[in-house]
Amino acid sequence: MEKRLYIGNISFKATEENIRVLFAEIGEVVSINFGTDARTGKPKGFAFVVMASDGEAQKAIEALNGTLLLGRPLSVSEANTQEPRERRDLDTDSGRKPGK
DNA sequence: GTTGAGCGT
Repeated sequence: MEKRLYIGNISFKATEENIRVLFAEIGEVVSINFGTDARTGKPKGFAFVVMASDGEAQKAIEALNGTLLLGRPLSVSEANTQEPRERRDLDTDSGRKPGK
């Protein structure tokens, strides 16, 4: 059973790879979703990590919660929404024009 | 180019 984790207080210079390495040290990381802005593409400072099991997820919380990353302690906790979200078709939305 | 509680395209 996969468990979704919410990572906060992440440095703006941090990347998805930084989070993946940290969580990979604790358990098996199923997937990682970095909180990047779809408009600017810049990290918002939070991310979602999916662990292979809830046991590893809980362990990762106690192990990685407060871990110093790039000079800032990470805030690891269970995500409020355990439901994954789908990417919006930005390609079809490219037709956004003020209309002259 | 910037900022810092919060739960996403």
